Amino acid sequence: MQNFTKYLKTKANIAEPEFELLIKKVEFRNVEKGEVLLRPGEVCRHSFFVENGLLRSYTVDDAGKEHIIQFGSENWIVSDRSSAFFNEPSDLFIDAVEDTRVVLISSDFINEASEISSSFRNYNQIALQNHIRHQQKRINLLLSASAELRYMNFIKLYPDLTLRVPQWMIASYLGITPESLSRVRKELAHKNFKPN
Amino acid sequence: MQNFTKYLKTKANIAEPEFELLIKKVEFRNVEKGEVLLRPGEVCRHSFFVENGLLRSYTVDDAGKEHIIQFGSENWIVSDRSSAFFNEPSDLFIDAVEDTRVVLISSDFINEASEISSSFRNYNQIALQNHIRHQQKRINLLLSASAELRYMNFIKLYPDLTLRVPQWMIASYLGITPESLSRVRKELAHKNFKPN
DNA sequence: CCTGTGCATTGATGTATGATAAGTAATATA
DNA sequence: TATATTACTTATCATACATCAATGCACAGG
Repeated sequence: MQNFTKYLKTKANIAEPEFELLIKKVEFRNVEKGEVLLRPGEVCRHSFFVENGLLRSYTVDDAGKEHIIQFGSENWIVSDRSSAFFNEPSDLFIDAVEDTRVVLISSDFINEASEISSSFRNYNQIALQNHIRHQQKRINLLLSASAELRYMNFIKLYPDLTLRVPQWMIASYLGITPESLSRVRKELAHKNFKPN
Repeated sequence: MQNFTKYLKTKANIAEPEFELLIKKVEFRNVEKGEVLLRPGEVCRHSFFVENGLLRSYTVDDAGKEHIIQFGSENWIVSDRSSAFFNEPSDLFIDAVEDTRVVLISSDFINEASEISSSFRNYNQIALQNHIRHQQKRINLLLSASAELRYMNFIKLYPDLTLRVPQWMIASYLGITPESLSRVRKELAHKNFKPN
């Protein structure tokens, strides 16, 4: 069974007849590594459910540097929620870190699903709250923790991503340079061989 | 008319009969400057609507340093959403920066209001989405901008808070020390007297 | 009126991380 | 297989910001 099907049936608890109705409203698509799904200035018309593979969203500053806002692997939704919800132009890029199969979810889909199913509405609510919780933790880390601590936290939270994602992207997510991350890793390696 | 009344009637678009029903479910309370409304480890049972005055939420790290997550002045809601929604112990302090009059909003209130009124449900949804947008902008700034830029952004976004809040709290919100903020301000003053 | 307490400023010094540059390793492309 | 690109590391130097300590205010309470 596809991940998206599982998502609707199990997580969002949508029953068979509604499921048949809803599944027609979404579109599946294969995205090649490096392909861009959203650019700054565009309105984010779709949220992307990751069937398999890996997406990321990021900004590019005046100096041309990328700053990664979010990674999304299997079963995650990547989107610019503000842009999609408020119909505003986005500040973000979204592209594929690996070859990825995605499900395109329109705002209409979400609205319809919410009307059809109270458990979908409920699940969507939980997803929003989770997003907020997650962002708040990240803000707190950025305010309070050193590069090393932030990296250790990343490893613990996303052991899978630590392996799949190139280091310079992790650095970008952490708000440091690839060189700094390299140093941090060296430090950590030393510490692990000579504990204390 | 009270701010909270305006909030329900105008913003959330609640009609008179429902309003009468709902207003009974909330509690008003005066909070003295410095009084603590939530501590880490407690579950956040109430969201605090600020009638007038000023609240803040913050964490305290192992070294005893405070890191301000949010300010909330008139018409804002301060809460630990994760804790309140998921019934989990909070990581945050919430206390009053000024003498403050708050409205205590329980999770039950929100659930009931959502059932009674679709426009309240809708407004609540907008509030969540706004929260996410706001946090995302902050994450992006923390990833990409210098202390100076972050401070300029703060001034532009919260000119009122810039005046009401002691500098060391602004520094804490920005993720720098009070000393650094003092220097940033000095720099900016120079630049303004000698443009270019 | 003095005096304590909290906040802002300033200076001296330290340190984590950035910038730049170069080298090596890994991967893709021809 | 050869060659070009991209990723990671290492070294040096530069800098933004932190830390520590001292001083100056303002304002509150005796």
